[in-house]
Amino acid sequence: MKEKRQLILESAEQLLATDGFRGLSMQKVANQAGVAAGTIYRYFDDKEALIEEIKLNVMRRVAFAIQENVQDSDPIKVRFRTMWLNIWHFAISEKNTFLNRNQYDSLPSSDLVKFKELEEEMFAQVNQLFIDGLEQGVFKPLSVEILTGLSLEASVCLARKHAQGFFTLTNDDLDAAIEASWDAIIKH
Amino acid sequence: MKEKRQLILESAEQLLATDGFRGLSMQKVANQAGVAAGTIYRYFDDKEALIEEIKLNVMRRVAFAIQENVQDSDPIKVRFRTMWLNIWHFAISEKNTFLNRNQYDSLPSSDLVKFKELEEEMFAQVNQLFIDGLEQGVFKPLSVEILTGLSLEASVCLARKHAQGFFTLTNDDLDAAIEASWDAIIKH
Amino acid sequence: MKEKRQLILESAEQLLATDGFRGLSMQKVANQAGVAAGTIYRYFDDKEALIEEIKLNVMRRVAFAIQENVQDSDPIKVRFRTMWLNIWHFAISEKNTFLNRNQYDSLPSSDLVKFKELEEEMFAQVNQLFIDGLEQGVFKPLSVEILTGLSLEASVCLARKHAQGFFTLTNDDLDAAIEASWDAIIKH
Amino acid sequence: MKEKRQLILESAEQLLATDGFRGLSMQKVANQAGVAAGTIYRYFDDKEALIEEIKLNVMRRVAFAIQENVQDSDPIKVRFRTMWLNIWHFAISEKNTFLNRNQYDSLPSSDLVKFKELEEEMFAQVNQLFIDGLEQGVFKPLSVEILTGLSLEASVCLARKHAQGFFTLTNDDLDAAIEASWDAIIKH
DNA sequence: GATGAATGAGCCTTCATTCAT
DNA sequence: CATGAATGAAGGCTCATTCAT
Repeated sequence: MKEKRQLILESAEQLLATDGFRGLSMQKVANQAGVAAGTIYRYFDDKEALIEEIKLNVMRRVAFAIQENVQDSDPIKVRFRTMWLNIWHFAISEKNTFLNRNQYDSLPSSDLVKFKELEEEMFAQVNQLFIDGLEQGVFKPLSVEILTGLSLEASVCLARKHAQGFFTLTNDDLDAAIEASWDAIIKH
Repeated sequence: MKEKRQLILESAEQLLATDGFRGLSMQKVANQAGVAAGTIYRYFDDKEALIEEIKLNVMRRVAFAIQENVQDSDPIKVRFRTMWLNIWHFAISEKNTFLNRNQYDSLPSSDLVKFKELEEEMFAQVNQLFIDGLEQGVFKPLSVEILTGLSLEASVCLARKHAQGFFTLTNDDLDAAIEASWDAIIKH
Repeated sequence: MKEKRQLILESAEQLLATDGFRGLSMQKVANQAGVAAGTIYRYFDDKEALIEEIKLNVMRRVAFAIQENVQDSDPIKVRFRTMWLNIWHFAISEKNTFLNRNQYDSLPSSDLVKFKELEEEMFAQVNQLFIDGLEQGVFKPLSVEILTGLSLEASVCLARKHAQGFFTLTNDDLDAAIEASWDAIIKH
Repeated sequence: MKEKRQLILESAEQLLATDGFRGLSMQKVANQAGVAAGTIYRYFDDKEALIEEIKLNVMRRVAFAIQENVQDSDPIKVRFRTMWLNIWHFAISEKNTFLNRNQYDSLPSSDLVKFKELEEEMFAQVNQLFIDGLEQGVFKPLSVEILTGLSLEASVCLARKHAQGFFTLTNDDLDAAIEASWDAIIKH
């Protein structure tokens, strides 16, 4: 039954988002999913494997959310803006998942190389954006990773603080912030 | 005896940096500090209180490191550059502490308001930098929090990825990245 | 289907010989036998019943091995020698089964009386050997059980230590040991 | 408190003798000893360490029992007879421990070499008996291990079967059995 | 008959916390 | 004040057994 695996995965993810990693016990996951503890082990080798899978699941959802409505044929700036806002809205709509992202990052991946490949594949459109910008001479001559860190990751930072309730942004602020991120990476 | 409290705190922090949260047991802390397990409870209500205090301790060290050699009388750009590099070097020299920062962040603060006040106090020079920049009309008219998020937090993002070994930066890259962060917040 | 029962039995015995008792799970037995876990319960009440049956199976094999090539018409000493060596060679060729025998022995038999009857039946030729020896006045006037314990069981003891690698015997040693066992039970 | 360690050890040994290895859970040991489960781990690294210690404990007791009242200055035959009877009586007085001895043997020793050295040390008088017998030309020219296997181990075999209730021996039988064991190893 | 997913009691072990000394 | 032995709940995981299909 494919459903049960999915059920467990979702329950675990939900618990993770709610209680953080410390609060994630296999027993709780089982209760939340409405299955017996032992059942989890039919679908996942151990806790680590379960978490690894959640990590991938979340990454997949994040990738999908960020790149939603982004066309590679759109102008660079449009794509940039769309992604920036996608991040922002995702941070709000899936606040808990988003805030726990840090925790996922700190988790050791069993296969780091494969993981990075997956990441690159999932965020292909993000990479494409920066590649196009570099080719068109719009962006500063830096590596894609650095450019991402300077612009979109800034969006993530702001979104997190926003989600944590440290401050709020008006729509104008939001526009200005997007513009500022853009300024960071374009040539002047 | 004030020393013993400090001793416990330092031992705990060291263990945290080395082994992460999973490796932090009260027994280990006690051993490391050379005191009995029960003694910890004379100085800290419980594990959570201990961790909270570590969090503050680390924040204090981070604040000190970031603002080292920063003179409020220096030109804005100089101060900005110094702080940016301070962050970068701290990330390298205290790699483990730095990477575990994520984990601290995810911890719920018992008193969020008090925490924010402390933060503001500790990072006074950082705030001052942005206030001065705003007053002199150098920066975009955005709140200090947003400006920080767009510039210095970007430094943190890059530094983390660097520390994680995701990529390396040449000195030229570093200069360019600082310049880019600067571009994000200044008027054009 | 009679085959399936046998299949399960053999798989279980094999696993037992290989991995010992700790490694014997119903799931593994099922896998090894190529049947579903539930199927085992069609043929055996529970794990205990399965093990009991294995015990019998092994006993049967041991009995067969020990009495192989033994003719009741052979002289007593020849029979004795043949059995002694049969034990020795069985211990070597089925080392794991043999060493695990201890573990079988410690298991409580559900029906001790029936068990003893079976044993007597299986080892009829062994008994016959001692009965003949007693009748012919060759052996000391002791019960068959005692005579067995003093002679052939000694063979088992030596064989076990040999199989465990505690020491090795030359062919001369072997002959001498057989002679010694014989000395134990004959009149002098 | 040294007592508690001993208490746990004794409780565990008792459970082992009563229920066998399958029935030995740390929880049961704790209950039997009247301590909390966690307490066991103050005194023993893990279950394996506990069992290893029990094994040694039992071996020590067995060694003591077998060699009780044996004087190296006594004539060989006297010593032999004393040991033979010591084994017999031990088998009766500590029936459960004795019957479970097999199980101890099947346990993997963490340090086999050290274990064998200990064994040799503990059973020094047994070895001495055979060494003296060999020197005096009383015994067949075989290794000490083989001689033991042929004589005293036979005692163990008989004692086990007796303890298991397979048969009973009269005093005359006992004497005859001792004589038979002796016959096995002496020159004729 | 056969399946194998599901169960849940039980296993070993860890660890925050307490309290008699 | 300090100790550290003791606690026992909770954790991850296994596995004999059941039962709907």
